[in-house]
Amino acid sequence: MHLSNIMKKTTIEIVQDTWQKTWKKFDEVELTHSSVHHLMAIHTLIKENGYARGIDVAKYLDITRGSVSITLHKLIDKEYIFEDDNKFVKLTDFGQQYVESVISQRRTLILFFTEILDIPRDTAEADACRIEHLLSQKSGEKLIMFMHYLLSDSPEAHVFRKGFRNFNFICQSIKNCNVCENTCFFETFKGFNSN
Amino acid sequence: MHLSNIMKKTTIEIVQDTWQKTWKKFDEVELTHSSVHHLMAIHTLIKENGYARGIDVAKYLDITRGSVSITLHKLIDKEYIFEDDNKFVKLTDFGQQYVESVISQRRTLILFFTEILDIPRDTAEADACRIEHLLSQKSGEKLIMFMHYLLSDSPEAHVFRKGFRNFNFICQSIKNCNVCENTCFFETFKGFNSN
DNA sequence: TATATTTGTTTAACTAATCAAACATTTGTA
DNA sequence: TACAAATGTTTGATTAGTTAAACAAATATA
Repeated sequence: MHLSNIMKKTTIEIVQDTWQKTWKKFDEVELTHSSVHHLMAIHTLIKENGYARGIDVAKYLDITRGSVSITLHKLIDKEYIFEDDNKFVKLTDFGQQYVESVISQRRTLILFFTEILDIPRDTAEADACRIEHLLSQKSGEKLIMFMHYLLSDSPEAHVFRKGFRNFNFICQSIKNCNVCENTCFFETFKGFNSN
Repeated sequence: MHLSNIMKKTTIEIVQDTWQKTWKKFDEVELTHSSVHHLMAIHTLIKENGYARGIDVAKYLDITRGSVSITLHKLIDKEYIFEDDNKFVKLTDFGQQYVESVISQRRTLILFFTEILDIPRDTAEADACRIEHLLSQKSGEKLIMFMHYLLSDSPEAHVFRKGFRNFNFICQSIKNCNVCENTCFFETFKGFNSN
């Protein structure tokens, strides 16, 4: 099974067709990047200090109190957090579950980037940070499953990992490559998203 | 090598430390989600029709001409596209290279989701659409490399893939699991991002 | 050519996320 | 208790992406 063979059934046309219809769904994610990080900040602060107030979140995320105030009220409305008797914010059960799912995804992605793809830690973390909350439930679940297998002690995983470390891809023919279109990815993909 | 062993050196604390400093870099990506899709639309339209005008992009993306007008002028300023003598837009060499890199990433991600993780095609495409332009150059390159190996005919890849199809992860102990914090991911991660 | 249609641009308005600064309230301390 | 400091909220501004609608210019057609 080569990439090129698989791609015969998943042609460019099919891909672009759904692409066209799907692209607007980007902002239909449950929570925005910003909201997710407010939630993660609250989680971390409570774990570290035992409590989280607006000012703590603001300092943690390095944004203003005013900005935090607005976002926290949105998160309260959506029932991810609530204010206790002392006006300190706490995660609801729902919010706690959400946070734990993001943490799991994040850890899994960082592991994949660092341990498998051998990406520097800071780059891996920046990448994980951008996509941690964007995976569907199903893909997130399966990715974690995959990582458990990929990093397991099973002989096939061991042999596979070793094989990848020694693997050196050389493009045989751009004609038969269904990842690249006109020019080889490994020759042109330089200088973009270089963070 | 188990997940839990690896995570001993990549503790929660380290992760959260960089997380805190990194989260704002999200919007420092080269182009926004919207701009990337304007660019992809131009690429597709030119390939399909031989040309692309504002109205064509607007119809393709299902947004107004006004909105497209503004975005195209930004892309012209950034030298991803230019207007020819007939005021039709074309990709610059730079823009073309960028588009091809995104296409490669997109295809690779869809392949990974559908062929390896066995995610339904529409979910896989929505996931790919959200993250295709968010991977760093290094991670994107390495991911494509990894996929070439993972889907190759080499015996170790073959055995590995077969092994994963039969792999059924069961959480042994939440204490030793460094993916999950308090409750097992596979028991709680339900109902989020369910698109 | 003259008019109608299409295409592109601009403007006013909206949502989301942010800042700065004013304001209000709570908390701490002298 | 009274004042000062800390914290939280609101307001007015900015940027990005969008819509709708007015306007301008190019193109097509009668």
